Amino acid sequence: MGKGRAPCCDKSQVKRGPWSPAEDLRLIAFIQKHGHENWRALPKQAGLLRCGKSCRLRWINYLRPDVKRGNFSEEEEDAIIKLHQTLGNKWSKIASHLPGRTDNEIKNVWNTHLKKKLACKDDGEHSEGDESKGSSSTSSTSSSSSTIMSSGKRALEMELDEQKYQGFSTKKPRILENEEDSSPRGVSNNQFKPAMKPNELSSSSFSSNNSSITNSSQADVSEPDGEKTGSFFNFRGRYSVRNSLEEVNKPEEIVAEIPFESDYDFWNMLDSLSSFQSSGIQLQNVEAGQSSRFGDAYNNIAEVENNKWLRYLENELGLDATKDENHNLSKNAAESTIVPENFQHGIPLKPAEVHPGTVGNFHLWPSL
DNA sequence: AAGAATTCCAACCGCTATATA
DNA sequence: CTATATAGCGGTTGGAATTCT
Repeated sequence: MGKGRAPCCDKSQVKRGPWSPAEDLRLIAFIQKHGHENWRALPKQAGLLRCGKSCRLRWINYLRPDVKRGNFSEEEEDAIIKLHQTLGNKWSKIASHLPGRTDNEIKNVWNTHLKKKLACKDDGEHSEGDESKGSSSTSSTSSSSSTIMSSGKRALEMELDEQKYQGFSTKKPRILENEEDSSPRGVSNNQFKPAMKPNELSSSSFSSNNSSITNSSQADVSEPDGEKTGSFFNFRGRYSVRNSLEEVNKPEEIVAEIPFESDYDFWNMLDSLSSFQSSGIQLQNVEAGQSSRFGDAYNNIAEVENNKWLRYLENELGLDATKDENHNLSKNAAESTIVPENFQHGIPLKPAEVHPGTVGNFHLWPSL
């Protein structure tokens, strides 16, 4: 009876299913401020009705700043295939060789694409020209992780272009070519894929002391290239936009599930987000030994953008009113509905246009 | 246009490993 | 050493998105 492992949480007390933007925001804000020393305690402290495990998963797989989104490049796929040959289904090990990729994502790609790909290869052997070209022999790093890393880096660069086109769809398009303006059913192209970058805080920058993240992608997060790697909200997944918005638009549910109104700390957290992030940049730069000459400029831009963005976000989420009602925190009404410069008319501008250190590059779900 | 079938992936589940008392 | 708590990992699945008929 008392034996065995206790459940990680009381399942009847926790919320399950897709994460809403509000929850994400909350989790991000909390982790930025407090780190994640204790996942089990985190949801409670953060005011989330989720189990710690769920929070951890959400953070590691999607919210971490260094998570890379977007399609896998050929190089990455090759690397996965090779690594899988040697490591088997050790997804986290494989992920550790692919900067910015999570074990879950790799696992999914393996199960959905690569297995088939290999099966096809085995069957039709050399039928796939471009497939066999680079994959096998040439770059057969056969295990040198560093080699894989560097090819991964190249892959990142290559992917930049790709992401410019794919990056803003909620879901990875099945057909990638000619998709730029043909919107999938029910999902317009300005269906935002939040790509905010509360500034590439590397995970080491704010969870350095307690980071238990195993994915070694940190190695790569210092890349100055703004948009490429992941970012908070660089979601591609179905954000369950409808659900999310429904959720935040239902006051009674919010009250029941996420007691925003009663959480002053959360709003303070939001307000302090930008400054915190700004310092995060500096910290990161110092840590990474990068030039910090952008530091001040970053901070200013980031702060402004961040504030704008947060206002916008709150507004979009329908949290603004709530907040104002309850906390009277609105500092500048004029900003309350401002869309960040890089996010106008519901269409995110090119991430590259945003300075790597800024936070403004953050695209959101549509206001329905 | 509508329904069925298929694909894909985010999130969950349960187990193991590790840390701590 | 044992018991318990927590983190992390890998397998599985529910259901939304997309394609097919």
